[in-house]
Parts: sequence; C-alpha cells; structure tokens
Amino acid sequence: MPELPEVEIVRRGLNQFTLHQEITGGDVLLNRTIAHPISVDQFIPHLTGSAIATWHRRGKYLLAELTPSPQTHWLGVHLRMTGQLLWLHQDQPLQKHTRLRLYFQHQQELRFVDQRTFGKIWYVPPHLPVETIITGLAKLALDPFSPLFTLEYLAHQLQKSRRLIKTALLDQSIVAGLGNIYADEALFKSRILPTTPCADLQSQQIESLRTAIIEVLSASIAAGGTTFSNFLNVTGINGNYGNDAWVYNRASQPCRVCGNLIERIKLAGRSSHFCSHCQK
DNA sequence: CTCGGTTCCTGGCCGC
DNA sequence: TGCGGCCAGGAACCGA
Repeated sequence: MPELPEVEIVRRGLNQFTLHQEITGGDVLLNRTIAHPISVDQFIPHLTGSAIATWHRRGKYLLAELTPSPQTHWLGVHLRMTGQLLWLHQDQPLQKHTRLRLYFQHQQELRFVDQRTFGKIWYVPPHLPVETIITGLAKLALDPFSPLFTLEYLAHQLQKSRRLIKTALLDQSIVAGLGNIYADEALFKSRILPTTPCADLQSQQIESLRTAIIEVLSASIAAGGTTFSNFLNVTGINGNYGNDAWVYNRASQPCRVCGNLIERIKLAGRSSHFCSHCQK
C-alpha cells in the first residue's frame, strides 16, 4: 500500500516528468474519485490552461502547485490503498481501473488508476488554505523527515495516547506517513513489541523508535519503494523493498536475526507481525 | 475528547 | 475445476 516512501517515489517521478506543461483537458471516469469540488463537472475546467510548478508531499498526500495564477491553486492526490499515478502517452490503452485522465500538451497524459476506488483527488481554488479543502491535512502530524521530528516531539505525541504503540503509529495525527508495513518494520528495528502501551515506553525506546522510523523509510525510498501491493512509480515500475522486510508479511517464517518464527496478531483490525524473542 | 469498530471496494486466495 | 467467503488496508465516520 502506498505509504510515505512510495508516495515520495511517485512525487519525484512527477517532478521529473509533469512540470511546466499546459493541462489541455481531461476526463473523469469515476465521479467519486473527485473529493472536491462537489460538482464534478467543474473539476476539469478548473485545471485546464494551468501547469504544475512543483509537486509537494505531506505525509501520504501529494500536492501539485498550479500556475499561472496571482494566487496559487492546488491539485491534491491521496493514493489510499491501490491508487497509481502514471505518466504516459494518450495512445496507451486504458487500464481496467482508470479513474481520471489529465491531458497535457504533446499528447502526454497523467492517468490515475485505482482498483479499489478509495483514492481521492481534490482541486483547491485560489485564496483558500489547502487544509480547508483537504481536511485530512489539518490534523496531520510532522513528517518523520522534518528536522522538528525530535525525541521530544515523538515523546510528547505518544504521551497523549493511551493506546498500544502499533495502533498509535498508524494514526496520522501522531506521526505522518507510516502505514502497516513500515510501522511493523520500525517496531522490529527498535525491538519494541507492537502490544506495548505508549505510556510504558522508556525515553531510550522512543529515541530508538524515532531513529528506526527514519531508517526504515529512508531504506525503502533508496530501494524505490515496496514490492508489496500493486505499487508502481509513474513510469509503471515496481519497487524493491519488500524482499528484505524484517517482519512484514513473514508470519511463521524464521526471524532474520534470531531464527524464531515471526508471529502475527490482529490489533485494532490490522495485522501485526513481530518476533517475540527480538522485541520486548 | 478518545478510541475501537465499521465502512468503502476489488481481486487473490483458501478450502470444500 | 468452480465457487463462496474471507482477507488485504487508509482514513472518514459513527457510537460507546
């Protein structure tokens, strides 16, 4: 599932291919993909004639800064479970789950393909803060790559939660960008059991967790994102990270550190993978 | 206010 | 081989 590293890989690809080219039109194939404006008919006309100055990422959200305009306007994208943004020629045959097509000059196209239809796309008009339209941004925590993502910050974020650490890590208002894969991986690297209540974590463990989060995300970005799920970068290429996952999706397989069998349990409806020998 | 459960959706997989 | 049902999960929403 696209988590921070996959979204970052997509962002880099978008910045490589889509900038400073006029949007000439488009086609909405599934209305509910467009989260804003409410009237889908207005979506394509709002974008037509603009170009993308740059793509930003906040947590798992992608934000395209649109020009020209006296005031900036924005295009927002969340891939959710199965969303893919592909840069291709308009002649390329439509994928079965194509939800949105944005046409660019020279017959190029930015295509949104999303099997399970949870993905969302927003248009944010000028004069409005993006948070007022893309409401998920309003309660988003710091990005782990922010210089402000310190031990003090993470400790403070976890202090206010009475939940188990695994559940807290999936909450985007505590840390932005983690999903089920990298939450399990970061907990393994920091040797913390997913069932540990946040309040029981020692300062040393929180620092270890903070470091592990940054390392796990960095390693995946360096590998081009995960092999899991149907993640593709904008040119349609899968990543390489899944092959060296420590625990994710490895239930009943030997721990890569101690050989104990990896266990799998359900926490708040999500599967959690861990080694009960390495993690305490 | 906090938090867990449910929901959205499709396709892969398991067991009979 | 065919098919029913379960499972995967990000985040909004609902209700305790």
